Amino acid sequence: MPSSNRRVTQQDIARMTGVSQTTVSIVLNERDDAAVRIAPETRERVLQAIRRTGYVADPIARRLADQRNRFLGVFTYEPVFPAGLGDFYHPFLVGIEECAESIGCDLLLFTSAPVIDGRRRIFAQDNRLRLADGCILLGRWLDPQELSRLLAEGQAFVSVGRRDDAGGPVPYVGADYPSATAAQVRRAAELGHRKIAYVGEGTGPESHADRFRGFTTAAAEAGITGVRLRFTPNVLDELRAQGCTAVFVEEFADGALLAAEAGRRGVRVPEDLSFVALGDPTRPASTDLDFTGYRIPRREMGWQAVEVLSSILDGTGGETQRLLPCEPVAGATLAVAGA
Amino acid sequence: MPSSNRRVTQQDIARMTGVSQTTVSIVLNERDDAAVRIAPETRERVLQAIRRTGYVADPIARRLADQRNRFLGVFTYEPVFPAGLGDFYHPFLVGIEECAESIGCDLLLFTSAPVIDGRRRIFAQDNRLRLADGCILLGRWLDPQELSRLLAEGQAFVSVGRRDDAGGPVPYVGADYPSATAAQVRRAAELGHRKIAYVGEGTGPESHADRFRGFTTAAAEAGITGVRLRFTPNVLDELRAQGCTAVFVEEFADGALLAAEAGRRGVRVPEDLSFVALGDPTRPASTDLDFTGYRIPRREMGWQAVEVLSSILDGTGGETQRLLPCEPVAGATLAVAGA
DNA sequence: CACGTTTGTTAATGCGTATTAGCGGCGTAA
DNA sequence: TTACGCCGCTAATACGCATTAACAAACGTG
Repeated sequence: MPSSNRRVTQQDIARMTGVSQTTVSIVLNERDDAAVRIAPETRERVLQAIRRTGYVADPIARRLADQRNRFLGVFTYEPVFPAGLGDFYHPFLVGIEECAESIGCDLLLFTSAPVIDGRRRIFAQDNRLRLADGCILLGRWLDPQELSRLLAEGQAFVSVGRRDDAGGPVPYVGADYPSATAAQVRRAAELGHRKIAYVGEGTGPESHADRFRGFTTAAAEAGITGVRLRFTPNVLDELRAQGCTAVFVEEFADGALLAAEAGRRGVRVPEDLSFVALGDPTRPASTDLDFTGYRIPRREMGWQAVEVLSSILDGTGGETQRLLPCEPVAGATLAVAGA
Repeated sequence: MPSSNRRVTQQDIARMTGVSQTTVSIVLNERDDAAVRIAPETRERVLQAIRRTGYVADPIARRLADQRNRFLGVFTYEPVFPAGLGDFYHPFLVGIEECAESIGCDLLLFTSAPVIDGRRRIFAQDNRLRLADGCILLGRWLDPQELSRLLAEGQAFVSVGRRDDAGGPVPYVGADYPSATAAQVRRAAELGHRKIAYVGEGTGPESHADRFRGFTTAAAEAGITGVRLRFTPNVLDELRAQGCTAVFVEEFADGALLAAEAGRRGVRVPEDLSFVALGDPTRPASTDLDFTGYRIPRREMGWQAVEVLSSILDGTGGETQRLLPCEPVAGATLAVAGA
């Protein structure tokens, strides 16, 4: 047993058995093509030497040769290992990990991305994203400039969450907020609500704009009135003053706060005021209400993002922009108007 | 902007700037030795091209040539991003991430390790651990065979959690369960407990065996009786029948269940029965009791594991087996016996 | 017997990087 | 003028593997 300090290489095996390194490689990879083949006895001799030495191909050299690292990068604008238990991003990561595992890729975490001007940057000193074959981008908001540079440089990447064009179509796997929101608006209209409010920004990140678009369109189609209000200390007063009977909150946590405030003021939920939460909490929220709304298919989004990335890397064509449906949650905060 | 599909290489940069690949490599690695040097203006030209293209050295090639790529691998026997549960492993990962960042390394998660017979395997087809300079192994139980093979192959790795020898001493950073447990036993003895119980396996993973060892030794030294019981549906009856006044639970969650059961039966905690939790919950546990026990220094363990790994890689000698003290938690479930 | 064909193996090459030896050109001292 | 050293850079090579083109030998076939 040659127990030198060096690793055993194919060359070593070759010398032992009196064949060439090429032969060893072929035996190892079980290439039985018509093009190249090895006599059974030679093969056996090589295999024995391999077994005797416990040789295993060096994965590094192997990957250098086939031009692929089998790393997928994960860039997130928040810490990679989330602090809170109920972290919003966690399910995405679970999906990403599961799919990566299924296609035999490892995950490279860019935890060292520098924070400049209050947010993480992709392009700072050197572009670490290039370390991986391709990357998953995770975060509520991605800088359009950075996106367009990624596109221009021909980087393989997929965004989790829909993104507007940035000098070209951005590959993404997003949630279908417009449809999901519209469905809730229609439901409210069926329950007799005639004036409803959207509380939130309705602009900025695509996910906000999409919700608001679905809200506006559906309200118009249903022939009811939809207004938008910012989440401010006195937004409840405004809502009541304007005669809104249902409120659609962009942020779950805001909804929880608002509902709690309503309770304190003697406004009954949902009898006096209905609530619809447009998605899962992105920050910790405590409430004992069972909010009506919908769930973002986070795990599925993570999974499919890796799928899309993989297809891009393989050169397999296919749709690089996917919108996934949200699952409606019946809940108990949407009732007949003025019940 | 040459947006071919191929990765940009040092050769590309070299051609762009009219220098050799060697020069690019030298500039990149900031080699200012007397041996080889580059004129400031040439250097600047190269750097500009690098910035323009966003070039980053291929980690795989680098590792092949240099034997290093500044990646630390993280291998876990459970999913890295645990689905649903209250994440026992999270603090370890935070520590690992922090220390890795501080020494300028990226983390590579081996999500591609295949699951065979219900658990992840290190050695399956090819051993990807070698893709990183060294690895952190995380999990309650590590297969001794795999460990001994890692040792035999001279892999650089560190286990989070103490491990028995596996054909040689295993580098680890563990928690000092024996001491922490013994301290609690002594405290119980001081409070007048004469017969105490250890509920759990007390065997299997080193962390369990260590707890039980500390329990047994300390009980003997204190001159009190210690018995071991499995966590079964009627373990509470047994405890009471045997006249135990304090119970030391291996698993926090079991303790929570047990205490709840006690409450339902009218057994007061801690007046009639004291509880000591030997470590943090490894699975979700809900209780409104403030358990007496100790905390596992998880984040610190993660941090130090990276530290030890780093010293191994540097060839800097030093202790490769570290036991960290657990922090005692006073809590409110350990009282005077028969109070 | 000249000429394809199949079979088993190998030499050569490329993957992208780091390192080492060395090469011209220039300046300075002998 | 020669000798020597220094500066700025490059050619060559290694790392371990996979792949391709090619080659020698054996084997028909006409």
